[in-house]
Amino acid sequence: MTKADRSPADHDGGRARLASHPAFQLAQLGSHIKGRFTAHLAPLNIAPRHFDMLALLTDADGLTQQQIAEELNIHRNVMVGLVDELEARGLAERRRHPTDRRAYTVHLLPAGRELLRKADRIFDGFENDELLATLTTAERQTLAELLRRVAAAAGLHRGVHPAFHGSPE
Amino acid sequence: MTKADRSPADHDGGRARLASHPAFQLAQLGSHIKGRFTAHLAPLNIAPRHFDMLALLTDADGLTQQQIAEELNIHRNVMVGLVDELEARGLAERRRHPTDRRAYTVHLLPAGRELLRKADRIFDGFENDELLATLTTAERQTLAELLRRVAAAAGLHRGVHPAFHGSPE
DNA sequence: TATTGTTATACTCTATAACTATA
DNA sequence: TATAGTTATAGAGTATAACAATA
Repeated sequence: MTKADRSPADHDGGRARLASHPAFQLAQLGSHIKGRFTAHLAPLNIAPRHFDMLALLTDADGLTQQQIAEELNIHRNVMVGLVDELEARGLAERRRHPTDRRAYTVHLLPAGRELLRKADRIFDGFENDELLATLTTAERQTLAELLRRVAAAAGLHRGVHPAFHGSPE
Repeated sequence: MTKADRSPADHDGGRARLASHPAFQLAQLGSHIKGRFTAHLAPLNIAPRHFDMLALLTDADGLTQQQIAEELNIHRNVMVGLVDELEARGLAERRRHPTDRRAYTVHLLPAGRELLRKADRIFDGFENDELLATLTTAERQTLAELLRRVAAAAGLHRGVHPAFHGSPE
């Protein structure tokens, strides 16, 4: 007996129960997106968390490790290894904080800016040509605005991205 | 020197860069929702994955472990422990497959149905009173429909929920 | 006394491979 | 030869606690 004999793909009765609930749809899509974006970034040898960090440094260069960790919603312990990786690849570097000798500030290097440009193109391509290809421009704007309000109400203001961390799926 | 001296909360320049991109918003919200729903379910001593499984069995009782694993997008190895837990708590039970002696079918027990009812109320309360409280009824429908189309285009049809598995955040 | 960066440790999730009993 | 369930193992990822240097 094979699997097809047992599962005629017809037990789909009320299963759509959850499928029309935004809370469920959002959780499902969020996980899917993280996995897909991770795959798209793989050729650059970076993970979404590196993308997040490079993007943050582009807009706010010279933050301390703690500040970066807070913005990205990750622990400062993890930050250590993250900065280590970027530094080892010449994408960013640590400098002593000008007035607080306990702290390091993190700065983007030219190689980091260039890598971010490539990652940005990958992100845009994924979003426009793959994820949202089925929506019109107006619909994309409507979606973005609704999501913005939901995210704001949830306290997810600013550019923080706890979703892009961790392992996909 | 204190943290506030260094971070006047003003380095928010172009950081909204990603914040208006649906791909990013969805990933961010998905992660947030998983964490919140996990917290809401904690009093019932179950995780979102148990909720998913109970919900699936309600609509399609008697699936084999493999079939459940496929629907929920988890590995069959993990399925073993999951069924073990539900069985130990009297929420579901294994029965020998009527014709394939290698397989077990999984069936919901009364205690499982009751627990699912409670979990359903928690889910609805979270979605309506917390997550989507800021949207009107019409806006919620618009959001659900846009998400449905994006999910369908991504191949996330049916009631599968890879997003509710794993650890939150 | 609190904070920054760091390291060590344990705990959870997940991914792979192998085993058994069946088909 | 392939499949269902199971188990063991190793690998990520994360969370906690502690430490030295500095505030």
